[in-house]
Amino acid sequence: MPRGSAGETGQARPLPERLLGVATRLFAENGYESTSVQEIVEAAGVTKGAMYHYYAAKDDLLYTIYHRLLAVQTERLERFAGGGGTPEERLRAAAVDVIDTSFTHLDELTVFFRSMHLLPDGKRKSVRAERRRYHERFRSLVEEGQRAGSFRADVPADLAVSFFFGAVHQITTWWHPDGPLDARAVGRYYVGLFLDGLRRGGGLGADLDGGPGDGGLETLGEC
Amino acid sequence: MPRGSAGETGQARPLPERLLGVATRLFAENGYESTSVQEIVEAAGVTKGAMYHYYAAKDDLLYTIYHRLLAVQTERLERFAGGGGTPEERLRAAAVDVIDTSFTHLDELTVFFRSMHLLPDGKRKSVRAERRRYHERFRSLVEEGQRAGSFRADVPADLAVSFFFGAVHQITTWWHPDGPLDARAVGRYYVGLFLDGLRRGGGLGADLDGGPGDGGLETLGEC
Amino acid sequence: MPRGSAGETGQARPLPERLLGVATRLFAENGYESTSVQEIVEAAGVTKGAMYHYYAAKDDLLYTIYHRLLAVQTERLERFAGGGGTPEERLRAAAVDVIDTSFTHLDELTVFFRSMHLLPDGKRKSVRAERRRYHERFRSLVEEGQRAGSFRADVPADLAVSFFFGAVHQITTWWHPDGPLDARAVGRYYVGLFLDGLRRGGGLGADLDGGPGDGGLETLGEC
Amino acid sequence: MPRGSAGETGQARPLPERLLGVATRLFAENGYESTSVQEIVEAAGVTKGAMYHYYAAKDDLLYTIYHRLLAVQTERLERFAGGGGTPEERLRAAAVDVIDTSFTHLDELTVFFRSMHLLPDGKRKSVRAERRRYHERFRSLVEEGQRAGSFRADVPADLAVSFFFGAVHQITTWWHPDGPLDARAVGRYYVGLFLDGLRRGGGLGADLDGGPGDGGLETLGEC
DNA sequence: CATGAATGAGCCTTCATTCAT
DNA sequence: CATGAATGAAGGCTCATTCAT
Repeated sequence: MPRGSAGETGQARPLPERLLGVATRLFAENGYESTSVQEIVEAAGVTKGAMYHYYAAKDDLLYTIYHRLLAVQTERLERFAGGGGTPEERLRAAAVDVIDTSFTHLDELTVFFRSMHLLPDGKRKSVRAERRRYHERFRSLVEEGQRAGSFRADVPADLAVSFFFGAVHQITTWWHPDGPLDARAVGRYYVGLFLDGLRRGGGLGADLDGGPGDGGLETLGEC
Repeated sequence: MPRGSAGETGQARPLPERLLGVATRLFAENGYESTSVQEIVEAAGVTKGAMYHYYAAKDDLLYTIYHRLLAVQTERLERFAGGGGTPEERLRAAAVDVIDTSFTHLDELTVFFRSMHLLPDGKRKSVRAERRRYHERFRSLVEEGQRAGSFRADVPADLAVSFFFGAVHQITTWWHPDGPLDARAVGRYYVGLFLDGLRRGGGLGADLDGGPGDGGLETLGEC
Repeated sequence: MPRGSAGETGQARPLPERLLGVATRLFAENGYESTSVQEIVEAAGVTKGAMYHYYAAKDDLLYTIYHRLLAVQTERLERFAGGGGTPEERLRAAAVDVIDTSFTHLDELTVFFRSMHLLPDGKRKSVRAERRRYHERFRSLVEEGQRAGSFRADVPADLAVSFFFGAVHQITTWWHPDGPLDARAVGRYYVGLFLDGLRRGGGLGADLDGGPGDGGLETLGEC
Repeated sequence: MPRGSAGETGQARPLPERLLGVATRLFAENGYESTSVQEIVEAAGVTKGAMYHYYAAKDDLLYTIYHRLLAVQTERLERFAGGGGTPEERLRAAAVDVIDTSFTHLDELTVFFRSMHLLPDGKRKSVRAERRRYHERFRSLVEEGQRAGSFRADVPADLAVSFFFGAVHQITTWWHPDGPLDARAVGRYYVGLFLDGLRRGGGLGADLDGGPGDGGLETLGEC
């Protein structure tokens, strides 16, 4: 039986994919630094040499995980953002999809927010740039809605997006498939809370008058 | 000059405190796994032996960081939750304070969500239990408001809390003191978005009818 | 020059063997606890990583030393015990061989009785079990002779074996190749003293009458 | 309550004695190198400073254990060797006493043969010299018997003593108070086996003729 | 006499990565 | 393409001992 095509695990995915899948799971379970290359290749049924043939370094696996996740999310966001309907309808669809995607990529998301800081500088910058583009595309949807008058304009769009994304990205820290709420329910509640909070006429309360204007978020921080 | 009271760094705090402060900063900057005990003790101006005199292991520093942060937050929450005023007023005050505290403990928070999974089992369970108690105290505030009719009852209080906490806890991934928004502004916006989303009459949209009832979240997951 | 086959020391044995030999000598000379892994690998002309490639831990070297010694002794005992001749002849041959083997494995024996207690529980139990089987095989030879009437029956066979093995195993504490007695001489004298003491008709003396009967030794203790 | 006189353990022995007793037990149980000074002082209910007040170093405890044991044994041997009766009677009495003493100082003996090599050079030489004197005194008893014609002369007295002492000193590796043989029984059997092996007329067998003469053992080895 | 904070040297072990085969 | 032996650089931790109090 040829190595790299099926292997002891019986999976038919090509070796690079299999390694990535195994690594994602192990990183999510035990942490990036607590997972040795040895464990990864053993779980994939190959040897180290095989892994280094496809990935130049351990952090290449990490980078690839991030890169793919962001590519998937960006591609889907484009589709929903560019679809038909009112800005609110499109934002809702996009927001629902963000959560859906998050639930189907929980491991990737877990690894993302736990271990991004472990990437070497170059790769970390690259990931951050991708993530910013994604953030900005989502923000532009909110801005559209604000201009159209569907959403309150007294909250910086940037901030609203960070607020929503923050809530979504932390799902990995508390949600569990055996819990009382299934993924779809969480998604609908979260989108509801977000959009209602954003709806015009909310009014943040008197003490918010004179809050800072719509200053764009220049930096997304260090991740 | 007495050892352990000031040392080369000129700080007057006792050594255990100084080590904790130094470790918190380094963990936040470079990650727990990428920070060696050697770096910590060098930054504190002592030797390894001195550190191990006070902390039995490197992860004891991590645990202490978490434990103290949670103790501070719990103590403050009790104060705000038990104060006077309507449930909404108390929830608002508590929420504002959560964000305030988060901003003054950004490093601790950063370390918390990045590295909690690196704690050994026993300590992780202990931290998780403390965190759950904190979550539940906050949730009970929301439930009070729901019973009083100020907040929508069609969203599980547990979920609303997770939503808000998620957004807040992710602040460390994007906020930067040099950015356009100062801490207070972020706090007011976030609290506004949260409370408006929670306000009665929002209506999550037609597709939410028949969503899961007000089932409490039994588990808070693995963190 | 291929790595691992000869190395700087010029020896042609494979690395695992070379490491074991070096470790045995150093453990015997300086003690297990006083010998660092660094010293072992330096003496073998490799780096630590190379050693840990073959031995999972320092105590694996210790265990392997014991295990091999016992395997050699057991195998030889089987041969002598199962040979032809009267029980006394076979016991004599076996006893002579025990001493011969001890002299050709003095370092191993030295390490054995000094450091067995440093093995982790599992490994120590395993070694002890092997040693007990060896003891019992030897004991059955003595019992054969007792039944045949060649040996006195008023001494428990177990005890006689412990007596002889004790004397032999302590050789490492006083014998030195430069001393006045060569290995063969010691062997013949020891075997003579043992067999004459065991011979029928000795009589342990009046005060031994009424001593405990032939109760077998149930346990061999902790080693 | 004054420290050092009774302490938390309630014993009335002076502190130096208590420390020695605790150390002996711990060394026998866990090994010298695996027992930390911290454990010793904790078990004795004092602090490190107190211990270093009485013992200059950890190996001073070890040395003292050996020194005392040898002093006790030497003193007793003098008494029995210098008593009345035939050489055989005196040797028997001395041999019985050696075993008695060994059984009442099992821990000391265990530590002795496991850890003597860990003493620094000077102390080790000193202990070895004491031990040699003891050996020689015992040997002279055997030689007396040989000259008197009670013991065979075809075995070097030195070797016979090493043989007997070897058997006795290994008792710690197999004897256990819960085993089927009590201490007295072991003693009588051992002395019987030894003296019968030594008795005139044994005859080591034809193959021993021409064995080495009565060359004295020059060195007692490294221990 | 006794304390206990601090030192400093060293120990065992891990692990990403390389490279001859 | 793939192997796996070997490297080399750290890393966390232990511990006997000292010394100011």
